[in-house]
Amino acid sequence: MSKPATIRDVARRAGVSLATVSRALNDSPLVKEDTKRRIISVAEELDFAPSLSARRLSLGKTQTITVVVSFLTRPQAAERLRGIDAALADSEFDLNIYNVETVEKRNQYFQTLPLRQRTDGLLVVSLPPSDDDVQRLERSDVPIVFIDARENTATLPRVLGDDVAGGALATQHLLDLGHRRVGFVGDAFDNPFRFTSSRDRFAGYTRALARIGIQATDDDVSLGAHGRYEARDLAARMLSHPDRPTAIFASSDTQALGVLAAAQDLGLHVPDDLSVIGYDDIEACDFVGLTTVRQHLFESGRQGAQMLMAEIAERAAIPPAVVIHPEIVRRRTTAPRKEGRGER
Amino acid sequence: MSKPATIRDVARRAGVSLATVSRALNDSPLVKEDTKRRIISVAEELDFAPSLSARRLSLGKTQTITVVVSFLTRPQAAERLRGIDAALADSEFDLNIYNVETVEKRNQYFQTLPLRQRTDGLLVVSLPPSDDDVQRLERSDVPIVFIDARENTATLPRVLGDDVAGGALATQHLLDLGHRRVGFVGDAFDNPFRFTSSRDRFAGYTRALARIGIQATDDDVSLGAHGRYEARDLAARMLSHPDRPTAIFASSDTQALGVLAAAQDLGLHVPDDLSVIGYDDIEACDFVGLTTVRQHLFESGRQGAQMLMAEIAERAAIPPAVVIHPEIVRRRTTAPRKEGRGER
DNA sequence: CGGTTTCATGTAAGCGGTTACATCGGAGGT
DNA sequence: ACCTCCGATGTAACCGCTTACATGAAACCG
Repeated sequence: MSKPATIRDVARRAGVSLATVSRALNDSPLVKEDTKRRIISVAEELDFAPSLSARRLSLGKTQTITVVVSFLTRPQAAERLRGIDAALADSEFDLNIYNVETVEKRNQYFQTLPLRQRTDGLLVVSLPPSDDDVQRLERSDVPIVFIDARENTATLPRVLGDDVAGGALATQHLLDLGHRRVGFVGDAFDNPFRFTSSRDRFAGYTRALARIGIQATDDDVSLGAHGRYEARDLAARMLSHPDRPTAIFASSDTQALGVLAAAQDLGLHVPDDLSVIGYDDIEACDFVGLTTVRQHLFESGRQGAQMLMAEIAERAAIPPAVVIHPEIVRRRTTAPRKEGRGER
Repeated sequence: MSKPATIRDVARRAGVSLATVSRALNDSPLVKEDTKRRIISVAEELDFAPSLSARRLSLGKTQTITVVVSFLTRPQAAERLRGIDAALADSEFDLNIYNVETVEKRNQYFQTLPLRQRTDGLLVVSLPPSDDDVQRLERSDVPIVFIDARENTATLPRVLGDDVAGGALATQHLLDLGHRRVGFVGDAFDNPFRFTSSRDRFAGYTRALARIGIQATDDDVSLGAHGRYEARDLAARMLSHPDRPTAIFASSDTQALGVLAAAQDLGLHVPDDLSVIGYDDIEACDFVGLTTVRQHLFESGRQGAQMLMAEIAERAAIPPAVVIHPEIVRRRTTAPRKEGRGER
């Protein structure tokens, strides 16, 4: 295998000029059908493939979309990525990925990535920008779309799930089943990444309760670091109280799984003694039978990517925003409240 | 925001030549410390960032590594990707991702992606190439590493888990617990993607049985399409037999979860009535308590990426091959065989 | 039949970097 | 004081493609 053939080699071999080859390969109407065919056959003969770098330099586009995603391995992230990939698969764009698992990495990427020279557009998944970042982004002219990042992104194009509505939905589901003492297990409100979903879902929770005149007590709300084991501990404390809730809304499925573990530890039967609902509809829900709130993850990725491509094609005056509505997926961990259980 | 600054602008403003700026920015020792500092400060002032396309064209490298991965959303894939990302994070390489969920896509990518003009190296995850692909790859000079693809890759650099050993390990674990009737639930051996892991794990299974003079009967082996529900049905059939196995080895965790569901449906208690072991150690194992065989997924991704970078730096004469050894992760779905249960 | 279009193709100037080679001022040697 | 050599910088070619503009031949027109 010698050096790869260039457009020059093709030109020479086909007995035409450089420019004609370029035009022929880009299917320009300026080239006679005849020569076009001849050039193409020569190109194949030589195993010619255009250099992307050269093409990009000349075109002044990178033909690349960069995705910055937090915690690639969380099931939500992977599913969103799939949506993005699907939207980009038949486009001219390549997909560049950066994974973020620390705040430092996030900052590093926010500083170095949003450059016209690097990418045609940026898709940021589940990572709210800092104030500084926003300023820089607004000054720079790189098209950008945020997916699942509410904080600080109001002036920027974004795709969001309606976490408040979802939280209300989940809580309402429990209320509809007759529960009146509903616990909440969620993330600590301030976290290094400034994720707000747990806070928003909590807002939905209080709103749903307020609608029927209930006010959540401190005893029924516990917050901590994200994670299954952390949630199990939080739930265990809440549930060992004699005057315990008969239902718990966990602000993520991961946490709901922790709640289920706590219930099991305490000998509580789900859903008879305790109803549990989660959020996200990750794959595990299906085999545990966890009732949850589904976000349309694939869809959010797909739409985000499409918005971005539209923005690259023509900058919109008003940053578009799309809200994706959540829905309840009912499985086996929620049931009508039984008299005489829980609340004495 | 006007046009981004080029190296020329920096040169003009700093009162030096183009070349000096380039050298200064690449930290060449040829430039006096003084001027270097001056140039760098001017560059910052102008918000200068080099055009990657130009740099790449000039250097004749793409500084890009392409990953083709099958079923991005499977937990194994995401975890391997994380390993790859980790290895690449501090390198000069960008990470390009292509997701494959159909055989057509696979073929398309295998034809268009392995081009020097597109990428410096290719990492293929869980996708065995066809004979034609192999030929093409061997003729082309694109560095490539296969991860988790045994079929057809013997002459190419690759990272493999030892599925035969893993299958034997899992089976041996069950035998050690006293089980003598051990069922196997796995993928149909021929599938459009030519995945071989299930077949290899099965080979380990028969080998372990053979070692103590047991021969697997057809009744104890059922194969079908990959998936939890499919596995549940397969297991249900196997388990409703009066003369049923007391333990089942499923060739993936996903399928093991299906086996667990079948056991539950039939009122069999795990692990008292039935031991179950899976393969992969996906996240769900932890909260279901599934005993399984761990593959070092992150590690396989990391090592694959490192091999690839080494190969890009200097082509090796002999294609390197790394085998990653699996290990048992014991949880709550396997237990010593109880007398009087199962096998009458 | 000369002049104007039109169509197909060629010529050459970028795109924004890197780098081999040329240049030049001054330090070091004798 | 002259030559050599070296370190710092400049000049210009090149990477492989796109495309504005130039060119030339054929087609069209009165």
